[in-house]
Amino acid sequence: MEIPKRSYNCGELSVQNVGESVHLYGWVYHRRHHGGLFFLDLRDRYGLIQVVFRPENAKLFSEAENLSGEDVIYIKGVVVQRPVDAFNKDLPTGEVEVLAEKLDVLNKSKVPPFQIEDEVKATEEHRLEWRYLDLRRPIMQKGIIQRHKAAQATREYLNKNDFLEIETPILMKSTPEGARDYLVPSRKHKGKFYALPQSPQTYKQLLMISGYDRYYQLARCFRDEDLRADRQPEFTQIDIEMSFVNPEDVMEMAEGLLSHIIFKTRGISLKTPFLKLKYSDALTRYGSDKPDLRIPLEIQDFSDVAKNSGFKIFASCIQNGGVVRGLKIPGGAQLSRSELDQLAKDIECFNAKGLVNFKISGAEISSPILKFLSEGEIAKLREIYKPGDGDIIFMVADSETVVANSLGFLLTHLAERFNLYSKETFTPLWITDMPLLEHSETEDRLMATHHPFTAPVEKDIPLLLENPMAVKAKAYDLVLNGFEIAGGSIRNHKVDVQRKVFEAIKISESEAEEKFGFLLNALQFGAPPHGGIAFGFDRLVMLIAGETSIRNIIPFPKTTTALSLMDGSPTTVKPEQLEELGIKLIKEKGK
RNA sequence: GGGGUCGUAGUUCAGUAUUUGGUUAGAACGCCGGCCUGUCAAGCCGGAGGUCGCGAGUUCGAGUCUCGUCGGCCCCGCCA
Repeated sequence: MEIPKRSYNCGELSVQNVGESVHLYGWVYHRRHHGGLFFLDLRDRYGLIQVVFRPENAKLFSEAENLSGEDVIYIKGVVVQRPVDAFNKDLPTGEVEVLAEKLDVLNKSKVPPFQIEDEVKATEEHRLEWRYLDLRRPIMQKGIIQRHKAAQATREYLNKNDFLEIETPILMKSTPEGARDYLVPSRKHKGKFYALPQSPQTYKQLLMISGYDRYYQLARCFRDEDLRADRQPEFTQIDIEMSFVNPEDVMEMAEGLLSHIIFKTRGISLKTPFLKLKYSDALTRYGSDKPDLRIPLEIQDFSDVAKNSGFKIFASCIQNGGVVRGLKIPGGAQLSRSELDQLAKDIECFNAKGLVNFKISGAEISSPILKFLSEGEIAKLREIYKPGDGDIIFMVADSETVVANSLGFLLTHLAERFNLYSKETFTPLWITDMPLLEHSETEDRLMATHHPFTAPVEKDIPLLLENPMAVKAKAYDLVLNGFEIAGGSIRNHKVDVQRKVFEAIKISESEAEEKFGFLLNALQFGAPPHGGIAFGFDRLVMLIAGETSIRNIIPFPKTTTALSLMDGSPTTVKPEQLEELGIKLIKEKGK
């Protein structure tokens, strides 16, 4: 088949091209048949161009009539200006059209399983099953193109700032800490396994030790954990590490990088330096370690009033070491009884046992618990929350964590429900002063909040063993519009501090030696002070593209059960393949 | 591991609750056929198209009730 050289794409013709003979390629989009006149929208990733067929050329006209949606075709024609009253102002190419002289169908298309249009009419299940068709939709192409631009802006900025792009292995050593590893069996060494990287963390530290003092990589990472709208089993990080730096140096660089990416993709300039918020303050004030500062709502503490309250639940909660905090929602008094019940039910998943509300109507306050409160307490309530007509105040009395989670949920949920903020802005902030360690309920032991290579604040080092929970980390998270989009820290570059951290999280010396011996060794050969950060690239692109799921900016994502609906992976493999790897399958009980 | 929600023409949905479980399961878009010379989500007329996710059960009778199972999405746990 001869393929004449494409002269223009479908999005670039204008009145300046009138009179030119052009060779166009694209997919058949909408067809409009008027009996004696046939219009065709030809589509490619650049745009749409209208092609006109006139009946004078009977053979060509009947060929056009036989086209169906999504056929891929070649058009030879002449660019002509449309009649002035037939301009299409919604189309960049809307003042011209191509008068067809020749049509070649390069490949017919079957009737697609769903219509290829911007407005999503197919369920996500279908879109994933027919992903290559879903990706033809202009809105999907826009997201993929923005992803490309964000990647290029990343490289642009980091290259300009002396960073080296260096690749690290995909087959690496399984690590005990952190997420579940994806394992890869070794054929040469039966019974042994590689792991896919959860992140290139140890490699980038080794690169610092090797003297590559500024490293970056758009690194694919793999974590075998349960999925969410913003979590996929494999995802991409902008992974960065720097030598001879303080937290402030890394943060400043990250601010510059994020600003550059947002500017290059959306044309928006961010104000630097970004706001900084202590981890504990974020939890008390916003009920979240990743607050969305676009939302103009804040939680206020009521514990001081509640501790002597006649409302016994409040008083006993404080006595038992809990807190009572509240959140005012402007205009929230219109919530119905059933909606309030639903909200109380919604926060049950955070272990909240109840939700108290105060509705304000003019000068009146109404509440199921009003009769238990003294006038003084009500005066305090007014003083703290300064409610206006039509507002509602929600209060939760429970442990610090339950209160934060519950009110944090209500804050974002109701801000959305009452449309209390503009979504068009980008509001980044740093979360700092995080604890180095936290207690894991599931494993009933101390674990690294960030990862075990994070450096403690110097003055806290002596506390590592006697009061480990009090130790603060030299770590920082970057939050954008309610999503954690980056996190990093200064690392332990002294082997004794690193050993102490391992000891604090109960990794024995022999285990540390076995799992991380290579790193402990390396730290003893002139390891420079170093630290870094990693951006969740998919989440960042999601926010840039205005999407609410990272699946929409990942070309071929998995479902929430980690299936690929298009190719059906994961699949069983031939017994011979298993045998070669020395692997025997265990039958699941009852199957 | 747990909670919620959804699954009905090719596609998106209505129909399922308290008016009870009842004869031929509807609509829109798409598809097929016809008419139509300035449309651009073209329009008008006609037509085909269904294992109601799958499997049991209750019942004279199940899209509708019960149990199981598979799958999508959202959330908790988990995600150093």
